[in-house]
Amino acid sequence: MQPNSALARFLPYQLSLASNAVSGRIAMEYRQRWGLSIPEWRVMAVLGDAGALTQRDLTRRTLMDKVAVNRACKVLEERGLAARTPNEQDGRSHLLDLTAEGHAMHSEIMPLALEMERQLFEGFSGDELDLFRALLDRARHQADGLLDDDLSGGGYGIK
Amino acid sequence: MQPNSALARFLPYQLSLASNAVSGRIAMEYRQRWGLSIPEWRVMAVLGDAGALTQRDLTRRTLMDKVAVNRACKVLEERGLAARTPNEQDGRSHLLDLTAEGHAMHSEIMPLALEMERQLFEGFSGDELDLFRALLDRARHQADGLLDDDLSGGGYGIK
DNA sequence: CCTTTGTAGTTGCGTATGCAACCGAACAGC
DNA sequence: GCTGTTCGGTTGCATACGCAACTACAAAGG
Repeated sequence: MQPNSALARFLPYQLSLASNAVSGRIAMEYRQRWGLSIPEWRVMAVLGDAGALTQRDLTRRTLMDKVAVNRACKVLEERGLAARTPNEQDGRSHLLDLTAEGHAMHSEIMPLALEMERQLFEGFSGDELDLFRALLDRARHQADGLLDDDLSGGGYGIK
Repeated sequence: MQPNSALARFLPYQLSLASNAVSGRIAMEYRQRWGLSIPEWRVMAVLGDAGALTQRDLTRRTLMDKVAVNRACKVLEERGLAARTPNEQDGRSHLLDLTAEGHAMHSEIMPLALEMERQLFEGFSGDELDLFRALLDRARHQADGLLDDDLSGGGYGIK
């Protein structure tokens, strides 16, 4: 690809390339080593961190679609990595938690995650990574928040 | 979502959130205004920039899958935004180029793209955006280049 | 109570994506 | 100039994803 083409300099495009490469890489590691998808890994990470939660809690904490959470939970349960217990307070939901086997896997998984993160971004200072986080956050919130009005009638020939 | 959970601080996750939000936002604008998907928009951007190209050229310049390029080209042709002419030098391929209508759309599309990019990242200096690009590039190349060997046997309990 | 409204979880379906197999044209070696 | 190999493009298929519709339960209001 031409390194200086307009497309190659377009930040949303560079963001997409980087995200796809990083996610693809991590997905491959988890699939090969433990047969976990990224949604499944995210659910395990949160459960290992926070303990028993409902699916609703998990969707809030992971920002994933409730369907994605449901499917990940179903797989984890079938594999014996998590178990559902009825929720005394609310018969609609159940509480999910890691089994002993799930905890064992969790304790292998998290160090690898942190090690991959370190390798992906090694060579940059803490300040630089903080700025990186700030930029990612800003782009995300701008993207969520921009209204159509903000971009219409700006004088570049769009009726 | 808990802002300080381990998952929320995990950079690959933040990268994925930002990329999804930005791509989703841009995809929505292009779909609503012109009925273009992101692959279609990318092909138009490159064709408008570089002139007639083969699909093979387009896959190299956009880093998209050749199937994605093919499908985008097919749609653009059906909509009369691009046209294929036989390639004199090589009968296997054809040359794609924007039609007059395609050029007209291209001249509306590109300013909107640049305006969206500006709004998404306004409030950051040129230096900060350069660092952002550098970090995205580094993460991408590290992700593409890391070998399994780099992560195995590192002493965090993985057989 | 019974009805209405809201919420957690599940399922079905349409869309997007990408790989792998395939087809036809070009090119290399004999 | 025939044969085997490579390459551009296309199609089929299998998977991932998310919305919308649906079920089961809960809470509020009369």
